[in-house]
Amino acid sequence: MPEMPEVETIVQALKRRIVGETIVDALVEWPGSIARLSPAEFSQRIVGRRVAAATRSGKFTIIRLAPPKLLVVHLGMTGRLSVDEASEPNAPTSASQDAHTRVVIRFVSRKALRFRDMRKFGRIYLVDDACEIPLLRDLGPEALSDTFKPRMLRELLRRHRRQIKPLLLDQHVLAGLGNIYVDESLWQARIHPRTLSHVLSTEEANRLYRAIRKVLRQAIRNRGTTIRDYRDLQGEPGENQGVLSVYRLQGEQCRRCGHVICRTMVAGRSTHYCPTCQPLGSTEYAMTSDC
DNA sequence: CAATCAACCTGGGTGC
DNA sequence: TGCACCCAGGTTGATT
Repeated sequence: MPEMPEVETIVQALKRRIVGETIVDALVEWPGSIARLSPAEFSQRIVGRRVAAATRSGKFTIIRLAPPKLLVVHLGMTGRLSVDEASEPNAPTSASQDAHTRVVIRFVSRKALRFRDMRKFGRIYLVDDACEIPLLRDLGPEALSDTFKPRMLRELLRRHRRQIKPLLLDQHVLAGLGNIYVDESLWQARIHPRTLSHVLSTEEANRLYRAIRKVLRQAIRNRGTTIRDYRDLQGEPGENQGVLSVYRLQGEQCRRCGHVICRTMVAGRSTHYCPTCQPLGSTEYAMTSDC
């Protein structure tokens, strides 16, 4: 479900709503959501700590506790976080709100942080150091950080020799993009999703850099994309779905050239692109039979 | 090293 | 209605 802009939206709200809160207990409804620890160990280790900060790395939500400990959440495909207000005594107001609750962390103030996850792909970690979580330790550069420069993208494209779409989806290479924003970025940059990364020209790589930054910034401004499950901390859907150019728009007209948008499979992921705006180089062209 | 596919899960949508 | 099948925003690990 959530890519970086959705996680960023949630983290911004977490900063406002749970920093300073002290944990009284944790209810684990589905032990599988807690990585490596039993529900008893998890509860025992988290109780009494205060929320010191909320930050994000790639698609990971990182809640810093005091005394020092990191509560790290990966939302997987359908994970959701919400904060129950003190007024509602930890009893969900409606049945739909309680659906798929896996973990509830309650605070002294009677507020509570609720983790819901229909498909159970999400995970909550309680660690001393981010390095204890393999993907978090090995995360590529943040796509929107000030230190990520066009030449870094160019070098990274040249270093790997892979199809551009799976490369951009790989969080070890670049942190933040998921299926929606990779398709949107490649459309914006006019690059076919199967293009081999190392054959991209400097001009194409620079276009891709600008596209990624533009697409992610816009998505954050629109508070994320809600296709189906995504909700922010308040339970509100995002608004970015209204400005998508290709994702899930197969059969419709490309807003740039008017030709029909195609859907195909790349790296096992549903992939959307405009075959006119995003042509594949002549060498590889014979290989495609998409659309 | 890179590509593909299955696996982890639940549920919504579609077509017969 | 029921059922089979496809699809889903992520990541990992086995296989080719």
